[in-house]
Amino acid sequence: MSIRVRFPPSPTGYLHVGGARTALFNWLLARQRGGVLVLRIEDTDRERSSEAHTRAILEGMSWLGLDWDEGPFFQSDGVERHRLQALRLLEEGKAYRDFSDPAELRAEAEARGIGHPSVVARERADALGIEESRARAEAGEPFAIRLRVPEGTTSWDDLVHGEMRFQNQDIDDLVILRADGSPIYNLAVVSDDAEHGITHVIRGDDHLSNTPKQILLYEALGLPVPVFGHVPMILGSDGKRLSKRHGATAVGDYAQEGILPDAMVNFLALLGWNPGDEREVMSRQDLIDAFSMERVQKKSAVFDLEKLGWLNAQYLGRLSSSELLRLLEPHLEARGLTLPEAPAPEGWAGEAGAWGGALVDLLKVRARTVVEVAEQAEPFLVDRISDFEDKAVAKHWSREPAAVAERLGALSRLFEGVEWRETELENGLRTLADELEVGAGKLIHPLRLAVTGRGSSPGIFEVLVLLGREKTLKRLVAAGEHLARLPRKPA
RNA sequence: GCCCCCAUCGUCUAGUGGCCUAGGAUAUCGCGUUCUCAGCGCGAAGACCGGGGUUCGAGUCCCCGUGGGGGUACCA
Repeated sequence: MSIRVRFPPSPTGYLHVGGARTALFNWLLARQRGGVLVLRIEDTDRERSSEAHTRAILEGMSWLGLDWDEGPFFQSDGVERHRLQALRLLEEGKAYRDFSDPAELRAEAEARGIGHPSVVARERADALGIEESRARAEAGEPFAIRLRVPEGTTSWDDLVHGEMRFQNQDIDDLVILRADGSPIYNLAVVSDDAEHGITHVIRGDDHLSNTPKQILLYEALGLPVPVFGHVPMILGSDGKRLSKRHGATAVGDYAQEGILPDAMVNFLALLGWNPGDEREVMSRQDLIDAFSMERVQKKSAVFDLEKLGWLNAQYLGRLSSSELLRLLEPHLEARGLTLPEAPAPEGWAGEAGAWGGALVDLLKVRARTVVEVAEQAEPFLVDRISDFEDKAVAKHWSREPAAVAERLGALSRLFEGVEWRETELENGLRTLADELEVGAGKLIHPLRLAVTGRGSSPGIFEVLVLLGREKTLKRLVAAGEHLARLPRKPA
């Protein structure tokens, strides 16, 4: 029989990277073993759940490329079943009614120095007796239903932690149905997982101590107990549970920052798992082939943005220019920029046939995210440079504005006549530098600042070729004006 | 408080008693390539939480401690 796994997010927020990683592990397992991934929305917390969140979660899954085979199901659709199962346990004597007020119960437990209120609840139920209990219920008195946890021990063989064993005396009689008739999480999960025929429950290890309770429920209900595997949680850089204050935690945030889904998937897979060899950059298929629960880490992992960035750069660099162009478009649009429909400069190396392709070929090796590509593309796409980077101005212009202006003037004259190709431009510039008896850098750096507004860019001659003669000359004029306004500092 | 989980470079990790003078990646630093940035190449620095055992031999097994995390809800 093939395996059936599930991913059950609650729609109380966006798809969190921790949730995404859990989803990924389930997905990898399902895909590797020809199994089924069931998606279930755990929306029983009506207060905090919303349809918008459900949509966001589904979008997040799709963005990551994690498809599911069944669902989405909604937990709320099962409440009748949950209720009947709780009632059945009551009938069978495996659960009992709790008529107490929770606060009052807690107070008594505390006053008597009893570890857990459920001890008092059970005591009262036993004192009441079955007949009396039923009578009060029939009289309309509200009650919660608690599972009567039997004596003994509860154990299972966890896929990542191995043999796990809990003393039942440490497990309290948990409420499974509230006084208002709504089911409690642990019951709902067990009921739904059984309903969906889940064979392997792969989830965060924050559920480790829920597991014995759930196993007890499976057993009480006479349902087959699935295999459990508890994967480590993802922590923030301070070692605390990953949360909003660590920055972006929703996968949608990363989509927006220009992280590639393949990179995200690769990164997430490597958080708490590794293939056992030294591979790091792995395709989806690589991951599917190599994944195994035995190699899942027990230790929680810190979400390291730097490494995500590096991995993303790996994927970015492997993108064809047309793919990157397609991804870049919305980010350019967000900046009010558009790519000109022009052919690549003549003789341009690389696969790019279009000017835009030539541009991104230059930028992708220098960027870690698509957003960074957009950011670096800006000087090439604006009409004129309005901002000159302060640091670069201080370094390349302000020290000797007059001399710089003169050199830029000389460059202008050169550029008017030279053939507009990389080698010719470079030869011309270097010859000019010799004539002026300065190092080439004395021309290149002020020139870069003039044409890009920045202290760094791709190679200056490639930049010039892409920019074209006309724009270059205009920018040199504008730079000259800017230079004229700079204060002349005494030497 | 009680129950449970976890513990190798800053971070992700390899490591299942001798292959470990602890390997890789990332991040950091240096050198090289060079017009800057990035990239690339080379190199440096950087860890077995502490203490007891077991063993001829322990990062690896056991115990205790410490630290971190989770649970302990009529939350999910």
